[in-house]
Amino acid sequence: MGLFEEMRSRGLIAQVTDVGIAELLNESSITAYIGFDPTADSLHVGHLVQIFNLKRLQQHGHRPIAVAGGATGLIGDPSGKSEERNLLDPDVLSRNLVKIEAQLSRFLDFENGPNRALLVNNGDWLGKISLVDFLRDIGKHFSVNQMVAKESVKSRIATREHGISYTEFSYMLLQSYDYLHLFDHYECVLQLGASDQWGNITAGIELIRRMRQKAAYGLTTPLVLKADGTKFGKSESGTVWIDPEKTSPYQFYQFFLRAEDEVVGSYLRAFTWIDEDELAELDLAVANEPSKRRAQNALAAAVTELVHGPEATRKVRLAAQALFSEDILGLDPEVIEIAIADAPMISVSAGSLAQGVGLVELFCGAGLTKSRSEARKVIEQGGAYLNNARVSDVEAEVTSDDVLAGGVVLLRRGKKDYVVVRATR
RNA sequence: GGGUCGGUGUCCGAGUGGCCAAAGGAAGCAGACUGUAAAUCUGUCGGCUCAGCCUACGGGGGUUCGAAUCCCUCCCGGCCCA
Repeated sequence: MGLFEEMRSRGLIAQVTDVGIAELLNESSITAYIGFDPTADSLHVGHLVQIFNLKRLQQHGHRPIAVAGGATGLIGDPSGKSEERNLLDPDVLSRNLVKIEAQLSRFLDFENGPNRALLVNNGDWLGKISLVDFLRDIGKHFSVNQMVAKESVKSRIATREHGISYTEFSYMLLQSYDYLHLFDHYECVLQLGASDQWGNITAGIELIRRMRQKAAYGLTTPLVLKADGTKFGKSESGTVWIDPEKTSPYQFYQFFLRAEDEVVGSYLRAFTWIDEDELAELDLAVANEPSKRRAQNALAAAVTELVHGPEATRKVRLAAQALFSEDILGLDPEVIEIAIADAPMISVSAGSLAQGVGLVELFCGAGLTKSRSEARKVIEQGGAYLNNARVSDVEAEVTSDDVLAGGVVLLRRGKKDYVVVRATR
C-alpha cells in the first residue's frame, strides 16, 4: 500500500490541493515541510500528529523538513483563533525555540540517508528581508480581496468584537514566503498541516505559481477532536505536553489511557504505527468488550513509548497497574516500590509526619488542590482518599501510622489523581 | 478629533444605590452509576485562621451611612460622523 493510501485509510487526510499528490507520494521522492511556531516552551500532543506525519514521509523515502517559526512565532497566526493574541516577548520566544527544536529533532532521522531530515528556522530568512523588498516582491502577488475571503481572516472580520490587526493579517504572507523559500532552496513541493492551515498553504502554493510558474502542493490533516467535538490535547489539568518536566510520563500515559471509546480508534491511527490487522482487532475489542479497554491500553503504551521511550513506558504501566489495582495495600512492598517510582511524588520529612500533618495541607503540598479551600471542599464532598480509604474529616491529620510498607503514603483525589508522599528522614 | 454604546467571576452573560461573592448558561471539580469511557443525575464552583473575615464587577479619584450600580478622570474595544 502506498503512503497516500496508508494515510487515507488512517484518516489522516482532510484535503489535498491536487489529486496528483497520491502519485507524488507513492511514486517519487519529494521534499515536504510542516511549520511549528514556538508559542510555548514545549510541543504538545496536538503537534504529534504533524510530527508523526513527517516521520511517515521519511519512512517512505521522502525528505521531511521541520520549520521552526522563529519569525512567524513573533507575529502570531490568526488561523483557528477567534481573537487577537498578545505578542510573544522575543526573549521568551527564543528560549521556546531552542526547546522545541530539540523536541523536533528527536522524532526524525537527521543523520542517515539521502532523505535525512532537515530542521530550519524561518527567522533565518524572514529576518533578513527588508520591509520594502518584501512588500514589492512578495506583497504585490497577494490580493487583499482574496485574503479577506480566507476563512481565518473572514471569521475575524465578521466578529466585530475582536477584529484582526494588520500584524496577524500579514501572517499568511510570511508563511507563503516560507514555502517559496523552501521551494527555491530545497525543492520542497509539499506542505502539510492541520486543516486550519488550508488557507495559508494554498496562499503559498499560489505565490510559487505566480513567481516561479511551478506547481507545489498541499495536504491537510483533520483536526483531532475529542468525542464531544472540542479541541483535543487538553486534559482536566491542562495541556498535555511532550516535555516530561511539564507533563510527567505518568500523566501523559494516563491521558491516552482515558481516551473515549468513540475516538480511541482514530487516535490509534494518528498516533501509532499499529498495522491494519491489529487496528481492526482493536476496533472489535472496543465494540465487543469495551470494559477491557484493550484499545486504550494499546494506545497509551504505544504513544508513550514513541515520546518517552520504552523504559519510561514500562515504569508508568507498572505504576498504573499498581495504583489502580483492587488491593494496593496487599501488594508486595517491593512491587509498590517499583511501581510508584514513576508516579507523581512529593516528599515529607518523617519528623513532621511523626507530629502529624493536616490532610488539607498535604493535598495542597501535593498539588492535588490549588488552595486550602479547594482541599476542604474535596474532603467534605468525599473526594479525598488516604491510602485508598476515603477520609471526609477536614481536620484529619496524616501521621507516621499511615506510612505504608515502602515508606510512602498514598494520596488520591477523586477516582484517578494519585500522588505518592514519600517519608524522608 | 466629535458622537455613541460598551468593558462584570475561567468563558459567555444578567444585574443600573442596600436583600450582591453578584441570576442564568458553559467549562472545571467532587459524588452516584460504570469500564481509570461516554451519557445521565446530584452537589460544588474567589481566598482565608471558614456559622466569621478579606479581596473582587477595566485603572484611579469622588458622592453616600452604604456603589458593580451615581459623578469625574484615565485606559481599552465596537459602531456612526470627520
